[in-house]
Amino acid sequence: MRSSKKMMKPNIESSVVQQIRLLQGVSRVELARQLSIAPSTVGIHVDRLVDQGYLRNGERPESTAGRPPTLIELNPEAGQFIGIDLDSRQVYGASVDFAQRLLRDRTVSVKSNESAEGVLKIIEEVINDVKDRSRNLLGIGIAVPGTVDGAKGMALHYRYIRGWQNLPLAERLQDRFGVPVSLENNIRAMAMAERWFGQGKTVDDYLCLGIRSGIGSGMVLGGELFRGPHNFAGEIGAWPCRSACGTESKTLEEVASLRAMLRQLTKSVRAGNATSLTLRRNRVTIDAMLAAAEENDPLVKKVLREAAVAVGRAVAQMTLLIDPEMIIVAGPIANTNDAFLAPLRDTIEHLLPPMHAQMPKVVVSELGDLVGALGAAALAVHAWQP
Amino acid sequence: MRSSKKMMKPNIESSVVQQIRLLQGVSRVELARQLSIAPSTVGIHVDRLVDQGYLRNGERPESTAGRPPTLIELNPEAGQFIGIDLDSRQVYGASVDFAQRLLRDRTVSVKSNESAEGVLKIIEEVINDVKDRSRNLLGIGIAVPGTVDGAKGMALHYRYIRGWQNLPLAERLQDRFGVPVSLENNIRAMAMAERWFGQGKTVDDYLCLGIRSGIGSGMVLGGELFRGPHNFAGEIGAWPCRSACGTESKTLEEVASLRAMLRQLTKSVRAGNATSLTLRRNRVTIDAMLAAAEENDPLVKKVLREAAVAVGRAVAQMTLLIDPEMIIVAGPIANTNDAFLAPLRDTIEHLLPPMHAQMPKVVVSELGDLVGALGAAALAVHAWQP
DNA sequence: GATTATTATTTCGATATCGAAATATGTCAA
DNA sequence: TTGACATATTTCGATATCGAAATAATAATC
Repeated sequence: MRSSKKMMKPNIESSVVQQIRLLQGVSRVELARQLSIAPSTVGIHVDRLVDQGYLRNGERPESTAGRPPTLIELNPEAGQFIGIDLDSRQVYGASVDFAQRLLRDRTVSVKSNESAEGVLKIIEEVINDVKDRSRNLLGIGIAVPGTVDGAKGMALHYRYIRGWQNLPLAERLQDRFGVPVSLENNIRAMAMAERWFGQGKTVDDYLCLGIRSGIGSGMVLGGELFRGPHNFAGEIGAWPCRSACGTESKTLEEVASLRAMLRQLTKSVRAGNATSLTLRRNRVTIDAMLAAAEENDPLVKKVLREAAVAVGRAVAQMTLLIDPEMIIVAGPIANTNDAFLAPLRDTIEHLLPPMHAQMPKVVVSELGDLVGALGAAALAVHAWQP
Repeated sequence: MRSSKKMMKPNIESSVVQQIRLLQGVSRVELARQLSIAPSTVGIHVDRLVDQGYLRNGERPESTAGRPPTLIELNPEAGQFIGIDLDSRQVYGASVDFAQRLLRDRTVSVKSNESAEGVLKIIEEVINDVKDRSRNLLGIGIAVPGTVDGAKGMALHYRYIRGWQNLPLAERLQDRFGVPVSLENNIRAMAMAERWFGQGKTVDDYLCLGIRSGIGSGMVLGGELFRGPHNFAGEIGAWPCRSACGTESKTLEEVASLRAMLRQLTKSVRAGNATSLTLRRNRVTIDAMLAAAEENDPLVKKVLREAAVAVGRAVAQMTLLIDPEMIIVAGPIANTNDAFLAPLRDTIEHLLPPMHAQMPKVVVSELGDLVGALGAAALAVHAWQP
């Protein structure tokens, strides 16, 4: 059945544009096939969208039998989308054109103990900053940490920014900039970034795993972002892990988040273990860890491996449950040159029973620091209608 | 986007009938609201379906303000669906009328070491047996153990029936009985039974947990059965569990399946632990265990509690990932009078972080032994089109 | 008892979509 | 070069759906 309330009329024109975004360079007939719609109907809408300047006819009629298809493509000039990503320390902004190519980006530091209102001001500033004056603004997406209610456009709670509670963020920005504003949790925004900009374009079921200060995940199931009925889907920070052998069980975040890894490294360095790491303000920094990993530092490799085993165990469990085609790992750890990824893959593969599960492709996000901002833009892209 | 290939045109008339099945006693306007369709359009289709004898106008115009709605209901006489469920020991069959009320059921034992062909013969016999001669047969559903390819209607593999490999089951039965045949894994069929007959009618996201010889689960997400891209979703038998303290990790099935529990009970009884249980052919039977649980036998309660803790841990993890509204537990264990359910609930609740998860309702299936057969019938109901 | 308010359903013209046939545009082989 | 063939797109009449207004049926109120 159609799932009642939630589902809104799936406007054909926006489906057409979305399909082109995913496949880029499709013919009318191919669109008709993908969307289960009559070719004549597709023709009507494509023509209209071309007239309106959103699409245009591409060049290369490739060589096969029969009349060559007219490839349709996005018109980059048709407008722009802006995405904002933030945490307690930084605000990232990016603008992309209608064909989803990056136009501008900007990163601004947030001074510690900044208030919610102060952060909002910075967000507005960054939006103005990355906005391309020559293009029509079509939508804004915001990726925020903590809990959100996307449908109402409210940021519900985030403990690391003072006063960040029940903010009607979407409404405020909508009034300010006069365009639709989409709001989402930032790990789910990352999953959207992968769908519209990254490796999730042609995969309909995948899990995006974000390992930063905390650990969270975003899911795309059947081609759509899955939020869960209470908006908690993917909040795996508290995933019970097997601790070495203690009676108390630890959570995934306590075992494998960046924070946890750095804490353990700091402890080990202080204890005088063999390593090339040095302390800075009495702590190990992320950059130091990444650099050491690059140089095969034994201590760092060991810590990364332990984290990978814990994460791998959890990922194996998730794979048993939802059977994803792909796992996309995002976060600084992506740059550790297989010190994390290899043991992760091994652990997963080792735990999956051959006949009742399929090993998912495990890859690293290629979108870099802007992944959150791009994801936010992706939200706006996804929500846009002609 | 619409998820391309998989999605077929969602025929309005079948959506209407399905919505009525879920809500029973709905007006035209309410249907229009639920399905996001114009009331006038709903009217056209309802009238047509009434003409064709599938639906009929109900009686009771309840009392509120305004013109009272005309409640639409299913016409039980419109036909029947048949569902078959099987494992290596038994074949269950059930027929239901168009309003989903049970007509007949039959259970046949399969002699051990029966061949696939023999089981097929029994299936055909049971179908003929539960078929109501006075009603038009509209569809058949088959719930089989092991791996399946529902789209192709093939039973792929099941180790406990000789020769049960790559059987084109749907095709064969379709030829034999001349109606559409739906095939599915039997735990997923149970999830469908809950959706169409049981407690999943008004819940769009839930997990159905089957604890029998093995352990498996079926998921309904966003109102639809979720199979996963490789058809492995929910195959959680191999879920890594924390074993007491050993180095090797055990699987959920090795810790909490009926088979595992009985094995452990048998061992304990032989070791002379205090219990009212007695051995039968040198083993503890399921019925003996259930009876002892009813009488608060301490050994049985302990074993059930340990299993519940293991399952609860896994369910908590699953809840973190997919955020279901409800967990439905099916299997003989459902009759153990909270000896299993209470510690299960406690374990889950204890592991869920208050701000990032919502405790799902944990209930027991009320459909009894026929749950699989009803689920199979539900598959046929779900697949049916006017 | 008549009137008003309220919700459900039907009516009916405008628009959207479909589906089959016609047309367009290429390759390939004789 | 010409004539099959294959595939893409458009044309056009039939059908489906929408949306607003009209109509129907009841409770509440005067």
